Amino acid sequence: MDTPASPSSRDKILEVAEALYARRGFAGVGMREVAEAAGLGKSSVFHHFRSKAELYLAVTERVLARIDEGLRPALDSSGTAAERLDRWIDALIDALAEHTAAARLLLRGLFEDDAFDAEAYPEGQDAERRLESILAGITQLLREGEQRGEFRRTNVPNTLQTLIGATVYHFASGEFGEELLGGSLISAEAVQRRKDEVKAFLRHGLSAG
Amino acid sequence: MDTPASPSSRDKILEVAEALYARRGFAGVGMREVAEAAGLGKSSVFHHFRSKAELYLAVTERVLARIDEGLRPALDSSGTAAERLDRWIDALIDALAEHTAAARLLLRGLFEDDAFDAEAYPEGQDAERRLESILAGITQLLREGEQRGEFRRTNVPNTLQTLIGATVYHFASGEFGEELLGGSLISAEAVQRRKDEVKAFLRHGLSAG
DNA sequence: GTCTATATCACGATAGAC
DNA sequence: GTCTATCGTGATATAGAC
Repeated sequence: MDTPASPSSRDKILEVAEALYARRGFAGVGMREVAEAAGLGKSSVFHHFRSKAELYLAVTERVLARIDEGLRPALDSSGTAAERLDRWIDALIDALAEHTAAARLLLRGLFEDDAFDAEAYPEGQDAERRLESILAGITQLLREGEQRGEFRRTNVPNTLQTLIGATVYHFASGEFGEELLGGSLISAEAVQRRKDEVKAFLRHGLSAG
Repeated sequence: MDTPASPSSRDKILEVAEALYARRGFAGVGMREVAEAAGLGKSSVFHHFRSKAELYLAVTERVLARIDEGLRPALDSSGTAAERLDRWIDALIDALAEHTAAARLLLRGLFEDDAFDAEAYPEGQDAERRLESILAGITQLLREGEQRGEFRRTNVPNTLQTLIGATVYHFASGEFGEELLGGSLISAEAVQRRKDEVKAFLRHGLSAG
């Protein structure tokens, strides 16, 4: 659990693979490309990861773990459900804006049919468990808000889907999103505006007044 | 512009390729697989489409054209901006629910860096123009609603991103979305609930009362 | 318009030297 | 832990018969 000054080759591979898979997906990136980006030979990558699927799952698990841990403080904080939800959204948007590769990778995980054999790749279950942890946290918060009468009664999974779209999709949208916004998605101002918009939407929707 | 009773081979290829690309993306689907799904030899596919990129762009353009045309009536209808927005959302959700492959393909187009050379593949501009048409329609509607005082003043592109997330992402989310909802995404009831949720969100957000 | 056959290349993965 | 060399396979794409 120590943190070396210069990253190990393994970490370097995970780092460059995250960026590559985020842009073009599992099938779109070859092990040769990962190796070259990491400054290694292809065989060295296979030394650290037995197969391409194992590398992909390791990258995914790392991304989800980072996000999961970044969200925990907001859930564990005190205050009304609405206040905690605001903090949770701030934390999620900060995490996604800081690593837009994570946003894309997460989005891919949510809508692509990965279809990695669960028996052959037990690492996939680690990633799945991380995702479930994230979802369980926010689900509980939304339910609590409803029970306390702070939120209107919604279909919670439907609300969750809306929330994912408003955050994960937004920061995954890359080139298109920047063209639409007419500027950076991740500048300090754009991130702050996005936080404000998402939170305002959750409170008031589009209604005037 | 006629509509033959049995689809031409070209249409058959477009049809099966749409489903395949939606699930596994451009890089994840080979021309051999497309050919087999269409009941043809590989070379026959290359007869109809010069390259894999050309096929992919043709599939994308077809999907966007279908959606664009399905949305036009809602935009051209009469009533307040809020009423037209409700109709637009109904039409979009109907289109996405009817062809979830389109939802996935559209989502891919929005967040993946396609990076098809614009000079080598002028067909890509057709797809881009269709997308711009869709966006221009809804953008104008949102602006009108603001000017009439029906909607609060928002950053319109930000609102658009929220709307895309709430609709396109939702119906693209496939297995994950169904696991989350605990049932079909596209059953009549689920579609109706989604429409209601999205419209309620736009009107009232999460606020109680 | 569809086919068989083929050219060329990149892929994932392994063997084995250092 | 990294490398070169290689295996076997499947990719995109083309040539040319029917």
